[in-house]
This record gives sequence, structure tokens and C-alpha cells, in this order.
Amino acid sequence: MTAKPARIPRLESSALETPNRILAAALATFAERGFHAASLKEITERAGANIAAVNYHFRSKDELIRQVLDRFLGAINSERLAALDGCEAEAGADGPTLEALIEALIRPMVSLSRDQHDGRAIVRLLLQVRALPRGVTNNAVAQQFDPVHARFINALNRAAPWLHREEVVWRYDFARGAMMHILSDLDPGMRRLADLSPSITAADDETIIRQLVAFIAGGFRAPATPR
Amino acid sequence: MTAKPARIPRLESSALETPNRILAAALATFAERGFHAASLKEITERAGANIAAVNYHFRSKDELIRQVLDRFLGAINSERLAALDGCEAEAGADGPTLEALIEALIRPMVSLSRDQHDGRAIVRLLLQVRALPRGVTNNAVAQQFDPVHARFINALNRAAPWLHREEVVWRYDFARGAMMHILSDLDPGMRRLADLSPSITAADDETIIRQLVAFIAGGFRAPATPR
DNA sequence: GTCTATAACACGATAGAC
DNA sequence: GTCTATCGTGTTATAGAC
Repeated sequence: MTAKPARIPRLESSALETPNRILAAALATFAERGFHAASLKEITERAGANIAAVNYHFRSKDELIRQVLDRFLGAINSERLAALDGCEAEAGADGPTLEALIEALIRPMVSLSRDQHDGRAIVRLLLQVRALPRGVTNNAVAQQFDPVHARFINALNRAAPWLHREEVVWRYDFARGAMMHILSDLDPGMRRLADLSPSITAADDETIIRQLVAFIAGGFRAPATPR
Repeated sequence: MTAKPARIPRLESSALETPNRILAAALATFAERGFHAASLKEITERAGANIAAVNYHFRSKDELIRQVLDRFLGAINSERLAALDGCEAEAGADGPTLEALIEALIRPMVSLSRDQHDGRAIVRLLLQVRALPRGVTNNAVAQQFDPVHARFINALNRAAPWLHREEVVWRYDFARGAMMHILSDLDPGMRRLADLSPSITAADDETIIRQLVAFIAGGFRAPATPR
């Protein structure tokens, strides 16, 4: 048996990081063209990798999709949970206020979707998952979001004791819808629909958050529905 | 010049209605697979037409997309405008209440998206347009919706005089987001995300509308944002 | 107006050299 | 781990017979 040549520990990070570059390129391309229309050719070219690299590092295009969702959705949700932990720690025995909870829910997504390069991409991906339900994407998103939803619903249930738990779930869903909708309106590719009011198109993060919190808190404060 | 043979008025409606059957099949297929992944082959097969029929009756796939959007979005919006006319006629000199306006906005979309076969398809198409902005689809949707938005914003502005017009626009946008989001959660292909609360999944139209109206009206009644 | 046939090309996946 | 080459299949669009 011949001795193998001693393995030199890799210093060239480029090799090890090829999968990361592919993930980043895939995020951008999926967001621009959609999961289906985005081709592995374009993704690998953007990543500076060979077209066969996707099948080597990930098993298939579907696996790449799953890993993109896992990686980039995880980031927002850990921020949201950290914000929730933070406002629960600050709050007294009664728990956080409605406004504090709503802000913990929406601020990470709003600011991510605006100052980070990948932010708008993530919003588009989430909308794609809803617009074109598929097993792969539904499962990846649900796995990332379900624990977050459960914690926020519990906290909101405490902060809005005049509502039954079911009604909290309805309103929590409405809140997320309001947020996702305005974020997609503020997407430059979508501007056409927000043109009704230029002051919205030009709004900064804090204005968006203030408007969202006011509306959502008002929605939660509405009296419980009869029956 | 030789006389043309007298033209017999067409009795076989099948020939004249091929474009209609293609439009219906296209709506369903676009909703299931997305604008890009939906192939003309599948669409024409569903319509019982030949694959070349799309290029004969419509110029291209993009033209087919535009005509599908024009045709099916027009239906909802005329219903919404009719509902708005109706509640403005009933109301006194002060104009309709907030709740009446909100219901005029959401009821047509909610009930269409549930009892009609094409309803869920239209919701998915609208989400697709937001998730993957493209010139063709953006323009078609904007052209259909802009006049409706303008009228509702004016009416809501009257019914919520404690808000500046800009703030009405924000909240109008949030309202539509809440509606679209819950409708997509109730899409059977999407169930996974609404599993948090089985009572939501099983809700009927009136419950959905009642919950939406309560939340949105609460959101509009929230005090104006400082500044 | 409907059909068949085909042109012209893009895709994901993989085998095998390096 | 990276590359080239290729297989098999899918796509839109169109030309031309009926």
C-alpha cells in the first residue's frame, strides 16, 4: 500500500466556499426569474462556478431550492425570536405590550428587506412560495416559520386577552399579510402599483414600521367578533 | 371578379369558442404551474384544441397571458365597483360607513375566490404577479386595478376624516394585503401554513369576511400617526 | 380554422477525463 | 473539486397541407 501524499490543509477558501457562492447566486436568480425559470446555467455563471457544480455540491435543483430557503429564512426568524426574547425580558409581569410585540414581528423583516442586498430577494421568494404552492417549498417554509408563529401567537394572546385564541390567529395572519403586501409594493420591480402615492414609494424604514404598527395594533384592539 | 359562395352563419359554436376555451384552460394552468412553467401544449390539450391554436388566435404566449389577466380581473373589479356604487347610493349625505366600504372591497374577492371554480386561480395569479414582477403582467394588473383603487381611496378618505389622504393609502394597502394573505392561506395547496388553527381552515365565507372587516376597520380607526 | 411536422433552442442531469 | 461533452426531454413558434 503506497503512502498517500500528506494533505495540505486548504488555504484557498475559494474551493470550500463554492457552495456558498452558489447559494447566494441562486437566491438572487430565483428572486429575479422564479424557481422554475431560473436556470442552473445562469446561477453557476453568476457564482463563477462550473455548471456541473450544482449537481456535485447539491443533489439537484430541488435540493438547492430547499437549502436556499433554509439558509436565508433562518436569518430573519432568529432575529425575530431574539427581538421577542428581548421585549419579553424588558417587560414586567404582564408581558410586553401589543405594540412591542408587533414591532418585534415586523421590524426584522422590514429592515432586512430594505437595507440588505438579499432582502428584497427573500420577500419575493416568500411570495413565490404562496403564489405557486409546491411540496418542496411549502415544507421548507413551514419548517422555518411554524415555531416562530407559535411563539408570537402565544405572546399576542397574552397581550390581547379580550380575544379568543382563534381570533388572535386570524389577526396575526392579517398582520403578516399587511406587512408582506406593503413590502412587495415597495419592491422597485413592482413600483407601478404603488404609484398612487409617491410619498409611500419614498418612505424610509421607520415610517413603514410606524404605519404598520399603528394599523395592526388598531386591528388587534378592535372588539372581539360576535359568537 | 367571381362571386364568393354565400357565407352560412356559423352554427357550430365550438369553432368560435375555441379562444374562450383556451382562455379558461390557460387560467387554470397558469395558476397551477405558473406563467413560465405552464406550457402551451398542456393548455391547448386541456382546451381540446390544437397546439398551434394559441399562435393563431393569440399572437404569442405573452399576449395570451395579458388577455387572461384582462378578462378575469375585469370580473372582480366590476363587482367591486358595483358594490361601491350600491353602498354609496344607500348611504346618506355623510357617505357610507367604514365597514360598508371595507365590505364592498373584500366581499367580491373573498366569495369569488371560494365558490367559483376559477376563484382560487385568480388569487394565485395576482400573487404571481407580485412575486415575479414582469412588464406584461404588471401593466395588465395595474390597468385593471388603478381606477378601482382610486375610487376606494377617495371613499375611504371621506369615511375616515381623521386621517390624511396619504395615511388612507397606507391603510388601504394593508387592508388588501390582509385579504390576499388569508385567501392564499385558505388555498388547499397551501394548507400547510394554516394548520396552526383548524378552525380557520374550515371557516366559511361569512366568517372570513367578518374577521377581515373587524380587523381592517380597527386598523383604520387607529389614531393618525404623529407628524 | 384546424392540423402535422419540424425548426431552433434551452433545460436538468450525468458520465468520465483531469 | 472542477471541467467538457452529451443524453434525453422539454419548450415556443412557424411553415404548409387540408
